[in-house]
Amino acid sequence: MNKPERLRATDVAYSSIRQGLAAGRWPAGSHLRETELAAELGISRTPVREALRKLASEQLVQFEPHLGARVPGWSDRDLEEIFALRVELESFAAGRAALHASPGQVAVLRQLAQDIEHAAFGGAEPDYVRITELNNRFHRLIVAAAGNRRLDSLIATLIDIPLVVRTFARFDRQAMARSVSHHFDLVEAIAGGNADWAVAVMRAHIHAGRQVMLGTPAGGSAGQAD
Amino acid sequence: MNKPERLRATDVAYSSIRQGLAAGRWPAGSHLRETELAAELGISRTPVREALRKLASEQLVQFEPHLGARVPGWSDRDLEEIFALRVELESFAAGRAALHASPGQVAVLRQLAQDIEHAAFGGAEPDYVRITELNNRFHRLIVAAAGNRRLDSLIATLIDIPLVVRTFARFDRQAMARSVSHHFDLVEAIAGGNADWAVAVMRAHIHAGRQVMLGTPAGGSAGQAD
DNA sequence: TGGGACTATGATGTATACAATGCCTTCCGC
DNA sequence: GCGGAAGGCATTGTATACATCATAGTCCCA
Repeated sequence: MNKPERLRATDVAYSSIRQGLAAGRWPAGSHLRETELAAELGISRTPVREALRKLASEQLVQFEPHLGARVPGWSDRDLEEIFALRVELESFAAGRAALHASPGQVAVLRQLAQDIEHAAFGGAEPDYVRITELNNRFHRLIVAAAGNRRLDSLIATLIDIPLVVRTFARFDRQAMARSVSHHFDLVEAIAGGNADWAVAVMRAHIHAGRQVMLGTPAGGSAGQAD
Repeated sequence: MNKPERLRATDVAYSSIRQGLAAGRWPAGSHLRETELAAELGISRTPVREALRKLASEQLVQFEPHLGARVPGWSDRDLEEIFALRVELESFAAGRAALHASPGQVAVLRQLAQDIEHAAFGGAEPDYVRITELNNRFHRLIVAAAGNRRLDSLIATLIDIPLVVRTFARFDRQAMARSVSHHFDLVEAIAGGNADWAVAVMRAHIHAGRQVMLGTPAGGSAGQAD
């Protein structure tokens, strides 16, 4: 019955390297050598190469001809650019989700919001790993509920990247509480079909996240994403 | 100083296939066989394969494991999704460009707007190929002037795709004239550093383009929150 | 005659060998 | 001692051989 679910070496390499990147396994600027990775994973260079090219297309590694893949360093400017795009794309997604989300999706969103709250405040210490994963699912579900299939691939990498270098551990108790309440606001706005509300909340939510991650004010002339 | 710029087989394959797609060489649903393309281009499967994967990451071909690459059919829904994203991303870009564009960039934009006008109305017949290319450069330059490097890669594929299946030949004389005037509006808004104006013009410009390409009113789901 | 399994075929997935490129060291000349 | 050029070495780019999978056609059996 249960077929071996043979997975391709390319996928193994891709998820393995991606996970390593997310875990900060290689310092910024590291040279990811195809031979090394292949040997480590017990496969040949070919699938490793494909995985690296795919990661490069998502800008998770930098690629230069004849030089190979390097781990990019995430500057404040990079993060500013990413947050600026997230403000636009995710607020758009939230607005569309308010119009198109199914009752089932809304129910899952509400459950996720509750789970995030529990992971943040249910124990003595926030479970940052779980928060990250749940938050990720929450945002991705809103994007999915927007019903614009192309939006998924555009946003996918933008959501993950900031958390590679800046984690939820940067959120103090108050910032975390505000973030949690944003999620409940979003659920209500989407459940009520109020696109304008959903857009506004999401814009505010991403801006707040940016503030925590980057610290500097976004409005000033100096810290702008440009 | 100008080095021979040796081009890799991968790049040859990529641009060749991409060009073929843009020219409508293969009908929607066609199976792009690696062996065939390799033989035709006089290279091996390896670089062809890499090129196809890259095109797949841009969603210019569809990829399924063990089945290979297929030419996607562009449904009205696809185009709707693309235009919806262009409205968001390019208007954002226009606003940023108004704040950050250099005088040189503004000058080039103005020249491009004039060139487009000339290509459209300078001769007996509009030069659609030239219009397409100039229009492309105009929009890309605005994106570049926005100063958000990540925006480039996000928008790149969105600008090209609609023109694969729907060309400027769909613009009648009046629609073309309006499009041309939008371009001049954009130049003025950006030259004057008026971000709000630039955003508004670009939103209107993309919506107008959508109307020509798709014909149907953008109502219903598109009545989204802005 | 219909249906299911098997096999033939051709495609993609992977491994490996070879070519080309870039970098670094070393050696020569000054 | 310094500068530059040449060559070796490590790495990526490409080609090719082999493995695996999907599909279609055929044959056998009920």
